[in-house]
Amino acid sequence: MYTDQQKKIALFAKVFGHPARVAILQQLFEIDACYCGDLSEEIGLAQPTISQHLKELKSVGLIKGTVEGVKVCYCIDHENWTKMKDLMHQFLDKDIPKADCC
Amino acid sequence: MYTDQQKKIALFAKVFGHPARVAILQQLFEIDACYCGDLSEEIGLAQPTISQHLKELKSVGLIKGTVEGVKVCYCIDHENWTKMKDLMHQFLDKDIPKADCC
DNA sequence: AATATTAATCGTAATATTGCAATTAAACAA
DNA sequence: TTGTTTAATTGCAATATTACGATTAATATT
Repeated sequence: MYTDQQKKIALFAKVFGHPARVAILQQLFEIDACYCGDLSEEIGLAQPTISQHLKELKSVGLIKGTVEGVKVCYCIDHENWTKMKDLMHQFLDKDIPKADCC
Repeated sequence: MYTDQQKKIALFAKVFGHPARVAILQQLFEIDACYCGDLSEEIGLAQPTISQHLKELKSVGLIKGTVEGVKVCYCIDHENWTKMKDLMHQFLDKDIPKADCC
């Protein structure tokens, strides 16, 4: 029904389709690594809600989490982030600006 | 709760978060302009379903439609597409690849 | 005027998403 | 061992999304 590329683009875009997940990623850009509890406080959503969003980000490979004692340290998976970025650029930068037809 | 930028990014991303809408946009890149019925046939979804997806794409300003007799011609709104692209690049290209922290 | 064509809208069923309270699990500290 | 801290999981309610058949609206054709 759809190409693999279309499905992949949609999958990543869907993950970015909620402001909480955008906020989480931007926070991880800023401070490089972060604990779930800190994100919960920073963003203003309950801990289980943040945990759920982190799970989704992890499921598409954009972040990883490492257990550090009682906490879990989350950060961007740079390798996968780059791959995702290439894919999104392929899609976003495809169009050649022309006069609008209608 | 969220910044305007975060909300805008999420809004656009959400629209890209379904393969049918990705397919519609790619089709509009290819053939520059298209009718609803042609998209329905090309993509393989019922006409009302395509019409609904077109409505969503139009509601965020990424496409426009002009009535041409009994048909409606759809195409990319290049001005808004460029603006959206800038916003998405701001977000996607923000990260500076470092050693993964965890 | 009557018919045909195309797209939008309506109504509805099935499914997915979101958010949180309550609980559980895991690791540490006393 | 007992308590403490942090994050994951569960269960559930509210809402949103998706798809499509049926219908309506608008324009063109005969």
